Amino acid sequence: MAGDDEDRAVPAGEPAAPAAALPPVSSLDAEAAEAEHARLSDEVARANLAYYQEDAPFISDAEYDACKRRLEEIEVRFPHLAHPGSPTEQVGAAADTRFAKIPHRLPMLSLENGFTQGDVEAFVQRVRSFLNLAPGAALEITAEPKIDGLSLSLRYEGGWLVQAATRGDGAVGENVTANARTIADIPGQLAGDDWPDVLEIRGEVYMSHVDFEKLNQSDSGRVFANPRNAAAGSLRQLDPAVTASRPLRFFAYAWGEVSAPFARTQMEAVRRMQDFGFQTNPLTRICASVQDMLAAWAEIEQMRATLGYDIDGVVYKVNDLGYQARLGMRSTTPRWALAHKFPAERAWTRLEAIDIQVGRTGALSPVARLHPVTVGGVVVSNATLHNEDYIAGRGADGSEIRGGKDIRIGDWVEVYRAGDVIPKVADVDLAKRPPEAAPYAFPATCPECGSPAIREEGDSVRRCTGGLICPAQAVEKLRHFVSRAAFDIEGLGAKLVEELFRDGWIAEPADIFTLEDRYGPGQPRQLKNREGWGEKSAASLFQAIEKRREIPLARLLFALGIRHVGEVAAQDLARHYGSWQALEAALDTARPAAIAHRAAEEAVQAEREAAQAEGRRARPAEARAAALAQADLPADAANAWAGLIAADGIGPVLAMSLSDAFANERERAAIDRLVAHLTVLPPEARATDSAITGKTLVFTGTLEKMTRAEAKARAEALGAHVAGSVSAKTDLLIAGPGAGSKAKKAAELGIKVIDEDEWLAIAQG
DNA sequence: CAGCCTCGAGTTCC
DNA sequence: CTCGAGGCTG
Repeated sequence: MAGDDEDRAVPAGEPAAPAAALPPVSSLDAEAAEAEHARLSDEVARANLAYYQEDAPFISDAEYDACKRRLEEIEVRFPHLAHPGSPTEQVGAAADTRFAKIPHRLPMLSLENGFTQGDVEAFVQRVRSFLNLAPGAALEITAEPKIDGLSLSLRYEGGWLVQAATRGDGAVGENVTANARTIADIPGQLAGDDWPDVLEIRGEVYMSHVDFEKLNQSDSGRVFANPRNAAAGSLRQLDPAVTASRPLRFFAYAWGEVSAPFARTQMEAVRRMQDFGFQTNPLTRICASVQDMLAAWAEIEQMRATLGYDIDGVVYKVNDLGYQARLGMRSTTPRWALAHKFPAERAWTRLEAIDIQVGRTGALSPVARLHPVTVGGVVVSNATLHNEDYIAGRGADGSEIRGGKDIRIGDWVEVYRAGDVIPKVADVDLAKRPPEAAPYAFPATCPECGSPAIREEGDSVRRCTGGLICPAQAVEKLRHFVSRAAFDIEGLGAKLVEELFRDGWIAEPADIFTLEDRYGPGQPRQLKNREGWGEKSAASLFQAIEKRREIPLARLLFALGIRHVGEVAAQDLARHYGSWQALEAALDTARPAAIAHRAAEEAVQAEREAAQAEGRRARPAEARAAALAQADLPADAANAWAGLIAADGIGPVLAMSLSDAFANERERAAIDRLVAHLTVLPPEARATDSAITGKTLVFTGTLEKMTRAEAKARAEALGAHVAGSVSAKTDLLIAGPGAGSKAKKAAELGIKVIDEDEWLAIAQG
């Protein structure tokens, strides 16, 4: 599953018979076919078992696919061999359905990462200013080692373990209850009797170094790359007996849903978790200052080698749980915690080639092909090179990257895994540079379609201008279209759309919804006859596509893959307009305004250049106003544009990009063809019910009991929009002392105004 | 207008 | 996960 960074160990083993050496299927007689069918079925079944249960595949994916294809061919020619138990009938590899999905009642968070002393100082400062603490006021922060394992959420009801779920993507995890029950550190029943009736304990499953070595030396023939992979592989076993035989351990450090509070501070919570019968990390401590935190970090790093288990940093948390609640969440991380990572491991290797990939928006991304090298327990053979400037070692403004050293093919380069995941090139050894190595010439044309690749002013990436003509862009757009946050059609993943695109079955999103008409029952060419497909799998894909003809507006908008319109902007737009028709109409009406605004921006640019040439001060605002006046916009266009910009989170750049997409003939036609097949669902109303849900709020003046940031976060949690200035759309103004023009304007517009105490009453509710 | 925060886009491992 | 850039705030 994507997002799951569990790796599988590949043991030495007897390889599958090479498919190439086999005679053509057409030459087989019935007897030989049956024998081979049986052999291949067995092979595939064994491979499945190894892959899914043992976490130790003995054949490569390619070999596995070859086996399955060969089986298909045989079954096409000798249909009597196809039976319900045949591996070919078990379509789409059961990878995602091995464990039941469990939605987390409270999301399992990830943490913000920091690497430097400055990051730690900034974290503490941010917390202090958010809470509006006086400079001298005490602020306790806990520090604990960050265990390098995999996180697990354990749900207890009435003191009994009822469910264990992996983190998954943070919102939905996998049910591994049976396996969790076999781990000695995880109590099946809580100790004592003083626990909340519902209690979700969260922590880290890990394996100690000693146990890891023992496991790898056992005669199972399986070799795991590192303890983390071993722990992950052991926990995700179909057979709990296998998990039970693996020496897994567990540290508790956090919690999810709780029916009643059980502590007032983080440290107290840790002690309570011990009372409940959990192991907690003995190095956890309280810090009173940034100096304390850095000292704790340094001390824990010193102990790293002798701890006996892997850690990759130190986690800091605001100790007071009341403060934690006030600080709340950003989009994916809590404001009250920071993971202070240890420096990443590095390794030197040779850069063998530089390839250029073309993305969905046409961005040309250079990728380093490296001589394989082990970095932090993982073999790395590719690394990102970001962009043209990164390779050149110098930014557009002349600033130096890596001390100005450029990267050349043939160079010795130092590689590390940023955030322990993405391989990056950190340095170049000029002393080892081959004399014939030349500076890398970044292509000026798209390597996929040959169109010019242009770098716009102020942009760091070069983009292919081919648009939908470029096959790379077209296929990346399709992959995006079927991605999880977009249409998410079951059984139609990135790999399959790519294949269907290559074969000319799907050229654009609309084609997905006519797939059955063109390749379904009764057609000359049919999906069920494709390699690896059958009657059942084809029918279920068509059914999954049918289901997605009804699509929420936000998903549709995101799926279109318009530059700058991501998941959040799509949500904002959907909520702002409420329907596809309203959005489409607004964009069409606003088009002249978009054109005028672009012209105005160009006029501003020209004015800046002219001013510089003439040595006078630029007057951008006047140039813009003049250009707009000259355009003589119809009022409805100006209004529609203003309405678009007024949407929360939508600025001129995004609005322009959206407008361009809808005005581009080719793109618009493709969108219209798609939407003709769909029923677009309006955005759901927010579930929260509070006096301010769905309302637009403006804060002004000084807030004395809460900071601005805190008030905004709280209001948004209650389903309100927080705007910066008062307009006709404003529903409520919260005015503290010193409120000025905004309060006056609100009064003119007849908008309700409340003071901070009234606001606090709402915020608490 | 500058600085902060969040979002979008691209990428690696398999 | 990170970088760059867009949008908002002060």
